[in-house]
Amino acid sequence: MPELPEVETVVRDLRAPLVGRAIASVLVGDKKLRRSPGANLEALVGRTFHGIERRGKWICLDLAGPWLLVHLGMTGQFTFAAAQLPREDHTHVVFTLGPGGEELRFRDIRRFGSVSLYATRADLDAFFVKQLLGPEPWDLEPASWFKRLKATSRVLKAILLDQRTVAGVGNIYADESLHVAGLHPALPGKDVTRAQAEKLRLAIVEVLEHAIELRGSSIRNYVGGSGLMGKMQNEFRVYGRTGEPCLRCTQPLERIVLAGRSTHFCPRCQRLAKRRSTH
DNA sequence: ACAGGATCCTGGGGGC
DNA sequence: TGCCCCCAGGATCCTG
Repeated sequence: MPELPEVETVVRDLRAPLVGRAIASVLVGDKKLRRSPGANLEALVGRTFHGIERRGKWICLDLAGPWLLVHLGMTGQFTFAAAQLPREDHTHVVFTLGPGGEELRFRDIRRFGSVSLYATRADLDAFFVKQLLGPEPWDLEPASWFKRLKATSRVLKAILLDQRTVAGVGNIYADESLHVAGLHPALPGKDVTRAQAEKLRLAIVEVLEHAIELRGSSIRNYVGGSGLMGKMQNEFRVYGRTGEPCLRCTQPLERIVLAGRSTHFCPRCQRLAKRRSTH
């Protein structure tokens, strides 16, 4: 679920309440999360949160020494809550914070998310290197981005979903960015022009920055770190709007499946082949 | 190298 | 009410 803007919102929400707070106790549920490589979270009691950062869709928590790494998967929620607020179903990890007793809670209905522990910052960085995690969208260098697109016959939608090319884009913002750029999601990377590549790069940045301003998109399960919903879902140009008119040209939007994911686009504004004159 | 499918999970919604 | 099927902001693994 959560893509870069949602994860960024969670991180921003959690920073103020969390930084400087010590872990008084840790509760871990029985159910397995997707990747928790022997994370002995109980060993974190007594540690203090020194900082919280985002990298792609990953949440990195600095515990002055060890780092906690959290991925929200499709339905993960990472929230700061008063202790008396009832814990919802599917809450898998709870950090109680001293001295107030508030809680940092990890909830994840489908359990595609993960909570793992790294002994040092270097170990965390090594993990990202091993993942070949791509740059943040705003760090994309135009020339290397273009080169990267030209190097593959994969379709743009698949390239955008691949975290190795650019980190943080998921199904919603891939579709939204392609619409802003006026590019067909099934256009092979090798076929883009330099101008199109640049248009797409700028569209990604624009779409994600706007989504961050709106605290991300709350459809189904997403909430920010404070439990507040996002507003970006009200401004989707194509995502989930199959059959509805394109906001730019009124043509009914279409839905296809690419890279195994539902893909929304305007058949008129986002043409595959070059537009041919009709007379 | 890539597409496509299955897999990990739970729940909501629609059709009957 | 229940059942069955499809769908879902992610990512990985396997096959062809």
